[in-house]
Amino acid sequence: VLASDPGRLAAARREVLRLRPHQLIWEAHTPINRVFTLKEGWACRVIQFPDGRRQILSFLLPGDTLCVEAIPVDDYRLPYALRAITNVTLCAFAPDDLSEATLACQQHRKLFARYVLGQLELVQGRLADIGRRRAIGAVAHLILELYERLAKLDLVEGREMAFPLRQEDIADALGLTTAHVNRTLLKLRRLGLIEVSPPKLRVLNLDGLRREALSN
Amino acid sequence: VLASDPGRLAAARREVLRLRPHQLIWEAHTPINRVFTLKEGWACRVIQFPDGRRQILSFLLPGDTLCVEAIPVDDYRLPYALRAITNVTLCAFAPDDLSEATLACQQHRKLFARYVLGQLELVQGRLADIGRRRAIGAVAHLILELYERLAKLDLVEGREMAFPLRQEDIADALGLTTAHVNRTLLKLRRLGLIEVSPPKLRVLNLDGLRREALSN
DNA sequence: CGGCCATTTGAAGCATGTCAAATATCGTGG
DNA sequence: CCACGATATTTGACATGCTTCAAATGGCCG
Repeated sequence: VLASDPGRLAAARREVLRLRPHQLIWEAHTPINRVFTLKEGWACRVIQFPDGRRQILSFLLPGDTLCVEAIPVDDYRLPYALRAITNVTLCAFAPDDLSEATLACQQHRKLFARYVLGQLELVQGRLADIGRRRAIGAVAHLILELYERLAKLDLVEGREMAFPLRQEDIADALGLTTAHVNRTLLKLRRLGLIEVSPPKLRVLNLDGLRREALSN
Repeated sequence: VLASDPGRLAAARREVLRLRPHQLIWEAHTPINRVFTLKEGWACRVIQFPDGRRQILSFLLPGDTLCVEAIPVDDYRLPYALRAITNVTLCAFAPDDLSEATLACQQHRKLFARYVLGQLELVQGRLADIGRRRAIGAVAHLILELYERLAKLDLVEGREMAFPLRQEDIADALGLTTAHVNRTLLKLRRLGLIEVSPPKLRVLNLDGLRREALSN
């Protein structure tokens, strides 16, 4: 999103942050005064329940923007937390600088809106996954989503992509248990659809995977 | 959202629509050229699967805006359909008129953003419902969400509110079957938390309902 | 009154959860 | 470079929440 005007962007940058896997990037329910872009690594937006249960809302890939909410609304409190999945490099910006840079002209405003709507689509797609698909369809669909997002970033080579998610992460994103995610991944491997050699995943049969994602 | 400048709004209004229960307001995947406000009645945003399964993304109550996506993005195709739940009265606007009215000044832009973020929160809350709550917690939570939204609109009297949802609607919102929704509502009634006399619902024990929504 | 639609209820099956233990993997320090 | 501990994956047996399918009941509107 924010890549539309590199010059002005660089001027607005405040700090560069590096975090390790599983570290908290931003706590839930605390006012945000920074916007971040994810330069390297994966992260996620996650709701924590008091008793330890987690629900991952969406995964964030390189180039994604975190805390976009801070741009239009002052002192917005995120209803979720942000966590690193891998090692992560973040660029931090002051929302005010960005709101000038991104909202000043019509064109930037549209880019911004398109980005937010894209994120909304992701979450809604996840809703349909959890609500109306069996475990195997949901897992297949999640892999496809990540595959296609990474392909757009040119991060897929020969149908092989980085896949740093633990089975626990997949479970928390899809409302399953790690045990069942394990069995489901096994089934996808047995079907010859994917091949996992951590931290890489290769899609062996793209159409088959798509079929599995839609069926039942 | 759009209520911030009644005069200009009235000037932008194009048509008033009336629809009956279950009628389609806007088909999925077709470009949108209108923005609507829901004047009377309930509606929902819903994903239809080829095989008949449905996933309701969110419920829309009086005062809500439909197709906000058309304001910043031309020819946006909704990834979901819009359906009336009750009799419905809609006011239609041309996006261009609104983008002037709502995006011209800083203040209106913020209102717009705040509204989109609110909708996003709803969907994300629903995600947590489906993913990490038992049926009873999810149903309790949904009732609470609607109760609180209606209360803000001053549409709750003596803890009684309109409740035009069929059990099938609840099921499609929460990823359950009608049979199980029925048993779950029965359980909530037996617990003395709610009382249903269609199309009304009375909350008998607000704290108890909240406890049920969080527990387990 | 009759037909349609929604709710209610039952019995049986299955997908997924739960709990626990064994195995594999990885990062780290010796 | 190896050994260790911590963490993640894999697997099993069993429990259960939810689904499926079907039929009965109830409410509403023409």
